[in-house]
Amino acid sequence: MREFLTISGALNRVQATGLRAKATSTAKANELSETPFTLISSRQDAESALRAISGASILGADTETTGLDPMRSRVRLLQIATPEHAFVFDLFAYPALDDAPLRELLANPEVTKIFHNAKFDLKMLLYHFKLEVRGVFDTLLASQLIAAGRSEDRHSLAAVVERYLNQAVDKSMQVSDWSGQLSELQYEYAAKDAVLMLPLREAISERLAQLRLEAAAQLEMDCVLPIAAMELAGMGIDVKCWRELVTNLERAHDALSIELRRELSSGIPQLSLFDEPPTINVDSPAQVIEALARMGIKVEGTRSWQLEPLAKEHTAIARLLEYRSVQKLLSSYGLAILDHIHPVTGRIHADFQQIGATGGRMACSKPNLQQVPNTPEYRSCFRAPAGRKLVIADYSQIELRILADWSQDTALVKALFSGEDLHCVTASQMFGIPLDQVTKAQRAAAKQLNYGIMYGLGAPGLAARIDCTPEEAEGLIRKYFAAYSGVAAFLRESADRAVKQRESRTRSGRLITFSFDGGDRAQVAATQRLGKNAPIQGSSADIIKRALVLIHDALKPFDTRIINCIHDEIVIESAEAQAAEIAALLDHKMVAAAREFISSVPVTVDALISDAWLK
DNA sequence: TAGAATCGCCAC
DNA sequence: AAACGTGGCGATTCTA
Repeated sequence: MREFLTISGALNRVQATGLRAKATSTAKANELSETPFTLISSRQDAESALRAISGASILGADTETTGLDPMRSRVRLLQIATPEHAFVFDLFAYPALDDAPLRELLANPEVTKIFHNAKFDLKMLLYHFKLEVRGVFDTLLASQLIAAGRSEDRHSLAAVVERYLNQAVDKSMQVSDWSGQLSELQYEYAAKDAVLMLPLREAISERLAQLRLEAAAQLEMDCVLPIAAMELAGMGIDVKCWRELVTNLERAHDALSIELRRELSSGIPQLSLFDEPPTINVDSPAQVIEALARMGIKVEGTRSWQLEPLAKEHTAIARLLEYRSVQKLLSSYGLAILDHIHPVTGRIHADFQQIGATGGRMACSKPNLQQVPNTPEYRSCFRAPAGRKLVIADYSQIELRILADWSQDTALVKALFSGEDLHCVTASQMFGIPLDQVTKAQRAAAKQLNYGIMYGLGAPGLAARIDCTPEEAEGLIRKYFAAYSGVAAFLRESADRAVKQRESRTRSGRLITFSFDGGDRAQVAATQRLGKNAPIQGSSADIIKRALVLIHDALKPFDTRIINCIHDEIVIESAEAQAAEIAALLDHKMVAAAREFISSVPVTVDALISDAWLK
């Protein structure tokens, strides 16, 4: 067993144990560098290390890996720190993660393991050692929760250590080569990162408690493992199907492009019939505006909502809109997505940012599997492999149900209990007419209001969407709030609170803070809209995250994995024979998750079994 | 010439 | 969109 005393090796261990939150930052810095560590490279080392660790209920933890991709790199070091001592397991020297005691320690939810960005380490440990780490405390997620939407706060380990411990951290070794012979400095660096987690958690936990964020934090910590597993599982894509789709789109794109250039050039005299179409770049809004001006069409911009009203009048504009939609699909969802197919698994392993939006929603990138066009052509390319099925489940109108539960609006609650088409019920309540007399236009208006009202939709916005005058829209909004006066009061209070207290909370207690110039009317109005929307959108995120946790745990006995999560929808891939059982389980767990946050209105989940990602 | 800003649009 | 919220991302255009 190799014993190391870092930097000031002369100091004894009694001194080194003194990791106390109340210590000054300077003292802390010294103490950190004094915590001794032991390199574990044999069975005997591991056994004695486990004896030393086993009494602790909170451990600093970290891993060093030979790369960032779990499927193409290996875990070299596992570092575990108690306040007294750190242990660096060199897994190349001795495979300690094959030993039951260490596995049990990591899997034990009663023993807290503190990581920074635990998703990374959990993926590595899950992939290489089939080990589900529980009892996670993630200082990255905690820091994001505390930031509560302040985008200026950074959350790298260095930034967080600086903020909470007022201490600089050396990350120079992070990208060093962890695959060969390691230097003493590398071991020391590795040990330090784990040791650092302990005081960092103390400082962060104190802050979480001050802000009453413990429950929200627990929800997030529980969610790391399901999300790590989801990323590892990845989503299968039918490459041939996708290529065909892209080829068809390219054909349409090329034809539309030529036609469009011709139509947009009607103001330019063409020298001869055999000339190439003019070299106008139809992807350039500036050039399109110029071309339209030559044709006598004046537009402020070329966004679809600006062009839409003119499309009936001018075929060139209709063509432009058509071209745009194809161009968008091609550029954003073209062959580029195939670059994300993993060479080892043949699947797409997107990157989910657990706290991606200020309200707590997840975000997804590389590629963004939350924005695949919702058309059969696209979605049918995401298919279950042979012998397997996709089980797709989504909440029905979850945000409206949160709004109803939160506001306790009698009419909205009743409408949700009725089980009737909600937009029809809303229309009937707005216009004071029986359900069967609701017209298409009335239902459309009610639908827009149901969807838009909690985002702070105003009369001009509604008018633009349902093709009526702002005055008429104003009247419709009045009718809506007359029918749902509890919703009106709730949203007003939410908006006021956001402006006055500069913060809101979701149902889990997640905090969202607002910074704005109170003297700026536009900024106040924007904050009011956020005050209405953020708690509801964020509570929806609370619910789906809770659902991920319940489902991940419940799925354990099955040959099944969560493969995507799109705000109110969860996609699972399962063995064909189990699909029906899984669908029922999904439904049950998603309802149970929602029940933890909303209890006074029904919650409905639509679950279906399919070969592809199709509804 | 690389990165930032802008425009535009997909998802929920 | 002096505007209904949250994101990611691609092409063009601007900037240092």
